[in-house]
Parts: sequence; C-alpha cells; structure tokens
Amino acid sequence: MTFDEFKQMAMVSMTEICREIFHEKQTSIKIKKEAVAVKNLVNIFNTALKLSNEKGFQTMSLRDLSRNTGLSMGALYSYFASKEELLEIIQDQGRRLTRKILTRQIDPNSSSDEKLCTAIRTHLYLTEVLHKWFYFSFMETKNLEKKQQKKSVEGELATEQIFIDILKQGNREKLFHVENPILTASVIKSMLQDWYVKRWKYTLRQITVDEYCNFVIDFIKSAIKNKES
Amino acid sequence: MTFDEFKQMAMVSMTEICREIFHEKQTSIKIKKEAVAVKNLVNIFNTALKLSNEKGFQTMSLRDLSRNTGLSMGALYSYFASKEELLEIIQDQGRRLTRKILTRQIDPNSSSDEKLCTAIRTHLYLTEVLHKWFYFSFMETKNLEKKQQKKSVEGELATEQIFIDILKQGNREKLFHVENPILTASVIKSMLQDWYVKRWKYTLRQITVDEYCNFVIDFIKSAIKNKES
DNA sequence: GTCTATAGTGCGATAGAC
DNA sequence: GTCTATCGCACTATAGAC
Repeated sequence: MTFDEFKQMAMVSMTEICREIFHEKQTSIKIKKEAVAVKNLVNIFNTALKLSNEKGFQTMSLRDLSRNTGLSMGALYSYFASKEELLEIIQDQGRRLTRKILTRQIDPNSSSDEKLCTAIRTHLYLTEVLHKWFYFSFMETKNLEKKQQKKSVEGELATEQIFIDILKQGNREKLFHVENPILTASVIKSMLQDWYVKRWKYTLRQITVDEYCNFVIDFIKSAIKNKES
Repeated sequence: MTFDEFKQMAMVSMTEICREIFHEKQTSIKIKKEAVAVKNLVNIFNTALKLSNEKGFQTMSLRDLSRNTGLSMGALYSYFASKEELLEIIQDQGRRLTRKILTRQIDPNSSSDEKLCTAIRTHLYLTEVLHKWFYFSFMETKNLEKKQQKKSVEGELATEQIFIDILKQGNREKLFHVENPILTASVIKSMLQDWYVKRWKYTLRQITVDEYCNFVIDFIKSAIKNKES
C-alpha cells in the first residue's frame, strides 16, 4: 500500500468529516441547508487549524477567524455555541477518526509482523493526510476542560494498546522478543508522533512519509526481532 | 552515575538559574538587592511554569500570576518588561542549560558506545530535574516571535547533531551499524522527548527515570549494534 | 520595593436589521 | 443565512502613593 492508495481508500477528506459533524451537531449548528453548512464548516475548520497551529488556539481570536474565513462574527456563531465548543469538536473528531481508521486497516487474522507494519504505516499515513488536525490535537489538549482531557488520555492509551497487543502476539508467535511490551509500545508511539509534531524538521530535510515509514519499521524490527529464530 | 548523583553534580537548581538571570537582565529587572530579586524570581518562574503547564502561557493572565505568587501586578513588572519578555527569558534559559550540561557531561575521548549512553542518560536526567521547564519550552515555542523561534530550532538541531556525531563515530569504530545517522538521531531524540512530553503516562505507570533510561538504551543498542562484530 | 488604582485595548458573545 | 453594532468584561501595562 502506497501513500496515494491510502488517501483514496481511507476517504478521509475534510468535506466528509464536516458532513459528519453537521449531522451530529444539530444542537449547536443553526444552519439547515447541508450544502451551505458543509461548505462553511470546511472553511471554518481549515482556517481555525491553520491559525491555531501558527500561534495557538487561545491566541487566535474569533475576530482573527472571522477575518480569515471571510465570515462575520455573527455567522461564525451559527456554527458553534462558543469558542470552547469549537475546540472540543475538532478534538473529538480527530480522536474518533484515528480509532476508526487504525482498527479498520488492521486485519485481525494476519501475523504480528504484518500487523506491526500495517499499524505503523497506517498511523503515519493518517497523520500525514490530517497533519494539521493531529498537530492541533496534540498541542491543545491541555486547554480542554477536565472531562474532555480524560477522553484524550483514553484515546492515547487505546492507540498504544493496539501496539501492545501486536507485540504480545509477536512474542507468542516467536517472531519478536519483547521483554517489556508497554515501554516498547510507548517508544514506538513516540516515533510515530514525531512525524507530525516535528514535521518542520522532516520537511526541511525533504524526507517523505514513505522514507520515514520504511526507516521506522526497519529500526523497530531490528530492535525487537527474535534473534533465535 | 545515578539520578541522585546527577542532581548534585549538575548543580542545576532553580535558585542558581534565577541568580544568573538576575545578573544578565539588569535592563528589565529594576530590583537592586540580589537576595530579594532572586527570591522573587524563583517564586515567579516556578509559579509561571506551574500555571502555564496546566493551561498554557497565553491563557495564564498576569492577574493569575499575581494571585498565585502573592506579588502585585506592579511588583511583577519590576522583574520583566512585558509578558512576552517573561516567555523569552524562560525559553532562553532552558536552551542554554541543555547545551551546557549535555556537552559538559560527554567526555570527548570516550568510545561511541559510552558517549551514546552518557548522552541519553544525561538528557533524560536533565529533563527529569527541570521537567516543568522543558515541557514549557516544548509547548510554547510557537508563541514566540520569529527571531526567538529560530533560536529554538537551532537548539533542537544542535542537540540532534550531538547524537548524529556519536552515531557516525560508532560506524567508524565498527561498534554500530547505522545506515542513516540523521533519521536514527531523530528517532532517538523523539524517545527522549517523550519522557517529559508524556510524563503523565510514565507517572501513571510508576516508571522511574532510571527504568526508562535503561530501557531506551537497550532498545536503541539492539537496533543499531553491529551484528558482524 | 511593593502597593492600589486606573487607563486603554481587545475580547467573547448576542441582538436585531436585512 | 449573514451582517453590523454594541454590551460588558478581563486583559496588559503604567503612574503615583506609601
């Protein structure tokens, strides 16, 4: 699976995400026509992510957002009830997407070796496609209220659990030799995170997602493969 | 070297850092008596780091800072010229400290193997001692003005260069087999970063800095050691 | 050296015209 | 469905009393 194939298969477009949000958030969104609402939502989210990733969500004022979207303050408030809610919607959507795509891509019947590659590749591709979204989620978690923060923590641990399970399966199949699956999953995750957190560095060095992906897979396999087999 | 030994050797106390700042920032700091100034600076920085790490620097108002330090708004402004400058001072100090301690600890004449262990251990210990400071630096970089941001980037690349050099030395000494030193240094750094960025996770799992350190060293060595020797 | 009081700005949010 | 106008509030920063 290449990156381009992934993009098509995953069908994760901003438009699709916004359509989903439109149907779920009928309480906050006062607009009735889907076409109008989705078009503006795409604009609002894209702009909000752009501005927030430049200077932080708190620093971005709704006047900034208004200016950059071309929508008035009043119009913006037809799409969310408060600035706080805008933050929550973005966060929530990102979390659900990760979970959905990750578990969808991994074939439960494949070997631990295959699963590991797929999980790493899928995670990197996903964060590549929605890199603004992930960077935002990562940086703004602490600005959420307690209840929403807890959800973020659970999301993070759930993703990690996927890797822990794969590593344990690898031990059983004698393909891997992993003494500490929890810490191993933890450092794997840190490498995956680096791709979207320190994206500027990889752009600077002209490293593509596939290069990074192949490197990470090789690196991890060298570290954990069972030398006795 | 254990963590406790490091703490004493490094002599990095909040008080010492603040004394240094006091002598350098005579322009902004209007207080003349060292004893008074240092005492209040320790208070201000500790509180600022605490509040910022909970909810972000921008969200922390100077009224918050005033309330939590017990100092009035007027008094605070005797220690820095603007909120922006407070941010810069904290950032700058953290960067310089990293550089100083890292290069001081590594013996230029030791083997690549020893150097790698020392660099990893020192980095982890340092970020453990000053974990609030590093978390702050990491999270607030994008709120700096362009010129300061550039310094941050340079600092990051400089730290990475230390690891790149060690890995290349290891190749020459035939202790390591590292095909891509840049990407390898990059993922090593991401693991080290995880210790202070996702600190809550390791606290939750009751993993000590020494446990994490030993694990990371083993993991990296498994991945890069020269199998032909 | 530290305080209180306040100037001046820009914010989030909303009401009501179109 | 979108706009403009505006309210009330909290912010950074400073001036001047003590």
